[in-house]
Amino acid sequence: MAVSHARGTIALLSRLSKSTYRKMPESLLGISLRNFLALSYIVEPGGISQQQLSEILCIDANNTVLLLNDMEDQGLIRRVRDPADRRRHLVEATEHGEEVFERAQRTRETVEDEVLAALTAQERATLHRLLAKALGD
Amino acid sequence: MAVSHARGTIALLSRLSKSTYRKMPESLLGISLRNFLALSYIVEPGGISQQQLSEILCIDANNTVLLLNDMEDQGLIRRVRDPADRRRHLVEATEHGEEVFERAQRTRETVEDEVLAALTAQERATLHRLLAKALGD
DNA sequence: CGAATCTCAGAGGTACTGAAATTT
DNA sequence: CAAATTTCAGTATCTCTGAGATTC
Repeated sequence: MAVSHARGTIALLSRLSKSTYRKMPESLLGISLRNFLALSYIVEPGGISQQQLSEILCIDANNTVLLLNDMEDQGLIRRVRDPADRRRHLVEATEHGEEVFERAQRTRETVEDEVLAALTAQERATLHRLLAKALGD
Repeated sequence: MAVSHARGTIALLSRLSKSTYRKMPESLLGISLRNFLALSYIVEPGGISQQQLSEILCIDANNTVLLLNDMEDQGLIRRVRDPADRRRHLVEATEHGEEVFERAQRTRETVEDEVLAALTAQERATLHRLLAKALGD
C-alpha cells in the first residue's frame, strides 16, 4: 500500500486506550477497569489458568499473582487446583464476581458508546472485528 | 445494531496496545515508546504547548512536566516561553530529537507490521482511519 | 483578585528482576 | 534432575493528589 501513516497506529491505539481508561474510573464501574477486564476472561465456563490469563491480558505472571490476590480478597474470584495438572491454578469467578461483572458490563457499554460516538454503528463493529483479528481471536 | 460485543472494544484496545508496547522496548527503538509517542507530536513545525500535549497523550499536566524534564535532560526537546502568553511553554524538538525520532520511526514501522500481521494492508488502513476518527482527528 | 499554566514533593498503583516452593 | 507453574520480596517506574510559583 502507498499510504504512509506518519504517526502510526500504535500512537492512536495508545491514545484511545488511555482515553477510554480515564472515562471508566472505579467510582463509575463499581470495580477497577483492570479487575473488570480480568473478570471478563475469568467469567467463562470452566475458568482459565493463571498463565493463560497472563498472556491474554499482557500482564506478566508475577503481576498476575498480585492482581488475583487482590480480586480474591474482594471475593470476586477463587483459585482451584487443576486436577489434571496440580501445578496449575484454575481461576473461576464467584457468584459475587459474576454479579459485579454484569453490573459493570452495562456501564462499560454506555461509556464505550460515548467514547466511540464519532463512529457509526457499522464502523464500531468493523473496529471491533479488526482489533479481534489483529489479536488472533 | 444487533451485534452484542460480549467483551467490548476497550478490552481489545487495551490488549493490543499493551501487546505492542511490549514489542517496542527502548533497546529496540533507541528511546522509550513513551518518549517516542510524545516526540511524534512535538516534531511539528511551531512546536506545541505542554497543555495540548497533555490532552493529546492523555497524560495529566503534572506528569507531562516529569516526562518533558526527562526528555530535556536527554537533549531531545527544549522548552521555550510562548511570547504570546508567558504562562505557556512551547515545546520543540531539538535537532538531536529529530534524528532520534526519524530512526525510531523506521523501527516502529517494522514492529507495527509484525503486530498487525494478521491484517491485510487495506484492513490496516481501515483500522488506522477508524481509530483516528474515533479520536476526532 | 480569580483563572490559567507550569512545577515539584509525596503517596499509591503497576511492572519487572530474582529467588523459592510445588508438581510434572 | 530439568522444566513448568505459582508465589513472594525488593526495586524501579509511572501516575495521581495536593500545594506552590508565575503570568494573564
